[in-house]
Amino acid sequence: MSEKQLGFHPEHNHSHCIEHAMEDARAMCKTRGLRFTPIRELVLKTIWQSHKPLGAYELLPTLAASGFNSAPPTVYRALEFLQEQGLVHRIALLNSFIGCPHPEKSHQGCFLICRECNNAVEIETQQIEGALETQAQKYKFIPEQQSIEVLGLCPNCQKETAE
Amino acid sequence: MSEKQLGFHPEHNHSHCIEHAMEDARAMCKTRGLRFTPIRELVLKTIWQSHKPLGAYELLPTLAASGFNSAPPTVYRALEFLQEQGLVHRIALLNSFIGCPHPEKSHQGCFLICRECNNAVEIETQQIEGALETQAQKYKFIPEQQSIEVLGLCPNCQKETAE
DNA sequence: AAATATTCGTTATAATATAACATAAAATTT
DNA sequence: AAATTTTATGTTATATTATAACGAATATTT
Repeated sequence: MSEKQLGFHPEHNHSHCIEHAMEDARAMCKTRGLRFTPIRELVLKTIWQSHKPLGAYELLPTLAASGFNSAPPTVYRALEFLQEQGLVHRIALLNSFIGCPHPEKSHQGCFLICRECNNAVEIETQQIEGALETQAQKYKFIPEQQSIEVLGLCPNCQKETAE
Repeated sequence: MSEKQLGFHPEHNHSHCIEHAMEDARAMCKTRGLRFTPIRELVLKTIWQSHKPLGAYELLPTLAASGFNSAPPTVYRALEFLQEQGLVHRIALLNSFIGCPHPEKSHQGCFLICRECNNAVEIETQQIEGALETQAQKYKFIPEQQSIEVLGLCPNCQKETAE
């Protein structure tokens, strides 16, 4: 498996990070008294196996291969559950879904997404959220949910484009 | 016409702001040597007549009413043109489009969108962009296009929800 | 075990967006 | 001005993304 472009970090140990994410999810569901069913587990794992955001329909073959029903509602239900629990984020610009690296604390993601290779990384949002908060107050607007997505070129694809 | 919730600003003179936006667009196209065709003009005007983001399919009846072809490609082409010229922004979270109040300087929008009444306002982004820039550099990522959208409750709908 | 709530299977369809090609209109070149 | 080229539009078909609705199955609670 090529790990070259995962999260813009060539060196990162991906199978380890998947295992970690799955353990986290399992534990969290237990704590919250929720069911981490086989379908939900498989969907989350499939999403984690790619650092690229995956579309809902891209998940269907995996479900089918494991003998589950693979009609759209199945995967959308799993995705809805995972989003509610903060285990995955939806990338609105790409109509796709990506695993959240730190689902413990409730938050909205903020993503850098490469327009070439589609890899995406979730970044820190403290300053950004602060700035947004200030603006919101100015308009007496109560923020509830935010979507911050930046398309551009990741380090790997900058090199390739330059060649 | 109820102007109560436009842009969260009850007092604002909407018909004036539409006229202004249309003049701007006409002038800009002239400067750039581009054609501000009847379809493009009608689409932009229709979008401006609502401060709520409009979906592509919501624009079709207006086109039909004016005797134009009203198949989806017609409106998507116009929207593509208007977006390229910075005259409208696409709101990814809502799959919809809204007029840009200051298309002169090239920029990406940043929106506060009410989940109740759907009104949206475009806000200042200087601080936010600064914060994003800092993060991007950390990842050696070159930002090209950004989408910053905040869902929540506007001042008007806060009152109504409280009642 | 019965009752209840939750999840899943299944069919159908809604909502959003684009491909592909023909026609027409405008701008440019000759 | 006619011919050529470019740009915009008309038209048909279809791809992509997402949800509604309802019944069956499974798990949880009583």
